[in-house]
Amino acid sequence: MQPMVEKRTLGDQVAQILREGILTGEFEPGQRLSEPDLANRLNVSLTPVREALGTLAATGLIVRNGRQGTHVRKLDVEDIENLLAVRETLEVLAVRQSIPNLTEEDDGHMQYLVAEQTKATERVKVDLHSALPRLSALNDEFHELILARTRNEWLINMLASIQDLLVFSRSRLRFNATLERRQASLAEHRGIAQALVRRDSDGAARRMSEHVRHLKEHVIALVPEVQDRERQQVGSQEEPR
Amino acid sequence: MQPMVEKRTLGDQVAQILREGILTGEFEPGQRLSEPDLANRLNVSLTPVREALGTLAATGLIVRNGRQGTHVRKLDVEDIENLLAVRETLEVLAVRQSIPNLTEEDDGHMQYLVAEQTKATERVKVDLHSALPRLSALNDEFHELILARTRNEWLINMLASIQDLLVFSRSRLRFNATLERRQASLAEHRGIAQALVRRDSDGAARRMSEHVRHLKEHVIALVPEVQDRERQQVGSQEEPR
DNA sequence: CTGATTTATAAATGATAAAAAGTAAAAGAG
DNA sequence: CTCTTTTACTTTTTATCATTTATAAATCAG
Repeated sequence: MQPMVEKRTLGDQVAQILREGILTGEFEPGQRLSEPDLANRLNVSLTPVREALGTLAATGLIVRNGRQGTHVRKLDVEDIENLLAVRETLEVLAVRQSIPNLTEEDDGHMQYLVAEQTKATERVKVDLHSALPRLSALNDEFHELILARTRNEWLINMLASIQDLLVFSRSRLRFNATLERRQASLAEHRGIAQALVRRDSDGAARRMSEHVRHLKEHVIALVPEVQDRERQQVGSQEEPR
Repeated sequence: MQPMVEKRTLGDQVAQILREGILTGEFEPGQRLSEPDLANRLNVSLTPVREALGTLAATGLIVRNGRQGTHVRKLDVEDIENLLAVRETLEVLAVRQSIPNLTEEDDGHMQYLVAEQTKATERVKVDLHSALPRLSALNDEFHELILARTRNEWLINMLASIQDLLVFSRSRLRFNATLERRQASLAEHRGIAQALVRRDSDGAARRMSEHVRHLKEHVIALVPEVQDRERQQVGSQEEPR
């Protein structure tokens, strides 16, 4: 009963570990990823590490510069804005392509997700610690449900890789949605779900477009705040007397 | 006198060779790509071949199925339709994002390209052999100019990989635009260019959307014809007596 | 004496070759 | 004819080698 052979190749496993490490912030942006170092830490040879770095470089999470080494990607505000612009247009395409494939079961699932998100958004006020991950998971599941119904493999892959890059930047920017943003996001999800249940393609597309655009504006608006915070840290050192 | 050290890594060179080989139809869809075989043919070791296969798999040109080997991707009608749907929405985003960065020099360049395309489209009637590649190059340059002006690295990369997959399918389907399609394409390019010169974002977006959608419909309509042709070939082998 | 430039050494990546593990196909036995 | 076993071929991993780059030290010039 031991088989349970690892279907995935070693390189894929390493890629997954590295991806999670980058996403959780264990590896910081700009940090150099030494191949022998990683090979030692993971107790594997150089080749699977190389393989993993190759696949991660393909999605853009890391950059390989020949013999100058490979580094974790640094995403600046412009990158995030560009990525979210692409995500907006692709998510709009997703809702449009999903509609012909939606079933009544999907309708129920979407309404369930919105209902759960409503509860979780309320619960955030009293039990932030447990409600926040729940909220994040519900949000992901909502978008992934729509995405899966497109049956467009290429669209699914592209949005998945974009999402990787964005949660990466989110963890780095210590992005936390405000209460207002959370409630707005809930309302927008509800609007999208209602339009989808109505099979209202244009309405769902417009709402999804606004949804992602609002998210973008919120994230972008947060970035200078982060810069301010860092500037204050620097300022505290050279405090004016 | 051979300094001219190859900056690019061997793996990248192999990837480029393989990509061109697939795009030109030297390697047919579904064909198995044996790593030792490729290594022998290119006089390199297994590692760069492996590296190249990894990067090509990331863009979707080939599929790697564990120890079952790696094969050239087979694109069916659904794939082409899905890819062109994604391309449509991304090209629309491209025109919108390019407008703020367009210069008067770009206006002149676009008008030059359209003028050249007009001449080439006329010349196709008398000198098809030389005008056809020219037409293809002009078409590519037109889209690439707009794309470059977006200054959106992510958008550029995604559209480039999609374009790879599409010219691949185009060569495989022996896709040849009809005369009507070529003239329509020229008119559409002219309309897009005029809207861009006017800095008319909505107009350019609408025209680009229609442009790619028309291309999609034209390509899709051609596919059954290809299937018929193949059916005839099979029929000639098992000829009824 | 200080600063810059060059050289040498060390470390990391790129590549090769060889071994290890697994899959599919073919051959042989029941 | 079918099931099992073996064989041959494939990818995957490990280990080794070579090439390049970066860093540091030493020497020379100012």
